[in-house]
Amino acid sequence: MLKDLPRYECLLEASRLFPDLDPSACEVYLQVLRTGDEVFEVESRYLKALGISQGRFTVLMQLTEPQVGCGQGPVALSPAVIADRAGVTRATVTGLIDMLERDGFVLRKPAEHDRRMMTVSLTKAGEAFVASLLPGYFQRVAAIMRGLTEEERRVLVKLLLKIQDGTVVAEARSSVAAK
Amino acid sequence: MLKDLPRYECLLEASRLFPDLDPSACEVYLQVLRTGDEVFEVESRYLKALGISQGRFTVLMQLTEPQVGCGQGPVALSPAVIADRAGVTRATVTGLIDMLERDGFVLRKPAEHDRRMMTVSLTKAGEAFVASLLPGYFQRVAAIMRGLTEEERRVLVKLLLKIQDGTVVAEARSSVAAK
DNA sequence: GCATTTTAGTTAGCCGCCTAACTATTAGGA
DNA sequence: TCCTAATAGTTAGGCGGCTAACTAAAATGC
Repeated sequence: MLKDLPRYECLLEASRLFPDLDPSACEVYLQVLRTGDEVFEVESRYLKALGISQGRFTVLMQLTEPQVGCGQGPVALSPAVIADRAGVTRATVTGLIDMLERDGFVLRKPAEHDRRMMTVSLTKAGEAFVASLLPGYFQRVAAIMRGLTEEERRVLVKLLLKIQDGTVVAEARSSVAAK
Repeated sequence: MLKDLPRYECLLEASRLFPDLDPSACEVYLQVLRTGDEVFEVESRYLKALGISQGRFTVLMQLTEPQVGCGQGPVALSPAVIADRAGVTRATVTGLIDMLERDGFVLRKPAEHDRRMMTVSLTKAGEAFVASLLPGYFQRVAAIMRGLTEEERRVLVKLLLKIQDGTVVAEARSSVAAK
């Protein structure tokens, strides 16, 4: 959404009509959304060409993650944990796992000691699929960021974290206002 | 998606297994997505509480925009123009306008000289609705960005634009590779 | 001047996100 | 103990993206 961003002069102009409009804040706001969208789209197109969606990729990555670095041993997560880490609802994860299971990439098994729970893990085919697409994925990420120096990357992350703090503050203010 | 980001040490570790993985690039990549998502969510929750979605809001804003600053006169856009500016398909815009029309916020009229075309414009109710939610919207944007100085905002926008350039480059490389 | 191509908008159907309601199981308290 | 509350997962249905196929109208070209 919002491919054509308003020019800064328009924001300035508009701020005369709307005292609440902070032009530079709006500028940053729009560029953050725009950039996030563009970046997301590049990877989505890559994944789509390989027949998978961002959502399914995220699930696969979670089941892969430990092998990719900080992990220890084979991975079997419950849908609830996957949902938490991904920041989506359990209902959404149910749907994603349905698809991944249909494609033969993951396996559902009932958990040992709690009969309410399931565990989800990669099949061999799932592992192979992830391994086949990761290099291209990482290459794209690197290509997108190639224009930024290490210093610029550090600065950027620091500023983005400030915005994330800002969203928490803004959220807290709204819920206080709601009381 | 991806609420829990991997720690930087994990990325470093993983880059040993995957030579294509650029840790600082991944870090920025994930933070850009994360931040975009958070910011988007704050505004979505606000709009949702008022009974409207981001997509519909974007359409309403386009029909409002000229009155908000750089405009001249009443606004009546074709679905195709709305779709272009928003960066979505015409099919999507058809759906959004259906909803907005159902709610009485916009009006479809056949165009004058080309009987294929429609024009979409705000109703009085639509104008009033937009006017009622804009102050709160702008206040949230300002609150989110409050932690950044004007200088930081300028730097941030500059860096984000570099990433947007990077997405274009990355995209061009993939399509060349596809040939 | 008529056939073809292009354009505007809609429709149909898929996917992924959501919420709300439901089932089954476990945990906890009077 | 047994009733209630909490928890795990699924199901059902809505919305908003998408693509592909369709209709109607306009533009183009032989």
